Amino acid sequence: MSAKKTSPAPTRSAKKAVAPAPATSTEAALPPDAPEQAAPAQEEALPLFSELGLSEPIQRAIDEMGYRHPTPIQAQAIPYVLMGRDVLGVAQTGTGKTASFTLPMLEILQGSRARARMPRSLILEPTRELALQVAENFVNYGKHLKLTHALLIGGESMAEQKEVLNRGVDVLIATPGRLIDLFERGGLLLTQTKLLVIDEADRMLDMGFIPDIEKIVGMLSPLRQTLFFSATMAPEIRRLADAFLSNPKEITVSRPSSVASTIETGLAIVDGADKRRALRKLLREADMQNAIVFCNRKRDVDVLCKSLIKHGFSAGALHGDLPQSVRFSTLEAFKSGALQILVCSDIAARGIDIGGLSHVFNFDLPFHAEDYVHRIGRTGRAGRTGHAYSLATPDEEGLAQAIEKLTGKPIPRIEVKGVDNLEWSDEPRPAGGRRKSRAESGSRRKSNAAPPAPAPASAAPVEEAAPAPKPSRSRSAPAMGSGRRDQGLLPAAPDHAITGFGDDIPAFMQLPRREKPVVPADE
DNA sequence: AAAAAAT
Repeated sequence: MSAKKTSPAPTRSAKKAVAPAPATSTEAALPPDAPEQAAPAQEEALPLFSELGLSEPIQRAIDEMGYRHPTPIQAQAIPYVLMGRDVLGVAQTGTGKTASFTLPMLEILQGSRARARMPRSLILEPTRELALQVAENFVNYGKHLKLTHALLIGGESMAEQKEVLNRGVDVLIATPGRLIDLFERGGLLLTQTKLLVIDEADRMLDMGFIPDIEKIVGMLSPLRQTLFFSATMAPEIRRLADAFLSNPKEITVSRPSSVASTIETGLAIVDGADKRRALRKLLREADMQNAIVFCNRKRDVDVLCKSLIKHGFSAGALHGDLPQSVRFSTLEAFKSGALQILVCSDIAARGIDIGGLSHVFNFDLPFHAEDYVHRIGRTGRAGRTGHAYSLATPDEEGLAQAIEKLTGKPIPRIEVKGVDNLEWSDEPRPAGGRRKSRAESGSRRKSNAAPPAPAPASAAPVEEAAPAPKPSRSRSAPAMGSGRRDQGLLPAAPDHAITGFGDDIPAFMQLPRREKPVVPADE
């Protein structure tokens, strides 16, 4: 049952009367065209927002946004939150999780007012972008209420945030670092915070935020209501939930598109040096509205984005090293359609909700298979078919296998015209071999024919035991402080010796020269 | 190995 966002809303059921709230029966409830008992069976089964006990100003905001049916997590969680219960929600983004806590929070908070420096509720998010997204949610659903909220995230002026706090806020949305910082400076009191939301707990765990979270929870009154959300329920997460929640109502909703059949996937194996060309080809051939392209590294995000722009694409870059102002405006530009392509790191792999995304491209296969699911889950939403295409180099069979094992589905191979389409190479690569393979891009064997020499395949898994690679590495001078840590970046730079610098070759010159997006006019 | 988050 796809109680997704909402049906366009011409089909109005006759259930409107059930609304328990003082609702002024939300005008426009029954348009003249009311299709009588049309489609009762289906419609009947779906719950309505108006049945959830939200008051008129909130219900009106929901109506105005065109939403009619709550998603499963919303339908299940909202009544319990309103009841004052703790909630443990196992759900990931795309399930409507955010509104499942923002809506009842608005309901609970309306009516009384905040006092200076004492926020009445707190929402913790792992990334700044998610915090912004939640704030947006409050703006949308709270527009007929007089509640205030503040965003407490890094990368932006603290003075301004402090000032808002001083005036008193009902809802504080924060990333952990800045919150603790401000708390320790005395700009904030959490004793009156009676409602806590911990969002994306599993990701907080991945990012090492748990100690911070524990610290923050310790600053709150034990007499609080806590809502805890996580996409998974690993033992570690369970332990946290036990520590933070009391007698929670547990709600689990199935992921919206674990490997949704609504996503068409494909994988091309190409040489690292051909990746950009292959991607451009895919981008041009796709019937694409907008797309996210994921890279594993921030620097590759920059490089790829520049290259795409140079080739005439409308692209912007998003990763954690960019200034917050840029992150924000780029994301907005992409959401608004001003940018067609968003090139990003895994900062955007989870959580970020961008409606109507037609394509996801993995410029690199993610290191962790779960991230593949998160990444491609950005597309194929709301019942539309999404497309997710990935590029891999021949030595990444392991990553692909891990993904296929996790999802239980093979990723169909695709061929990209105009580049060498390779096979998995079964020669086990010695550690460190990868860098090299990039630099010497010139002499690629094409494998349109059979895969290369039938290396002893799995026969020799452990080759040259005890590689003893880095015992002698410039151990000598730990170098004081900064700067020098590039010293041993590359052992001997065999491929492309650089002469004339003695021992002081600047590190950047030792890096394989893959950049120079001077890519000659391809096709 | 990489990314995120406080300065």
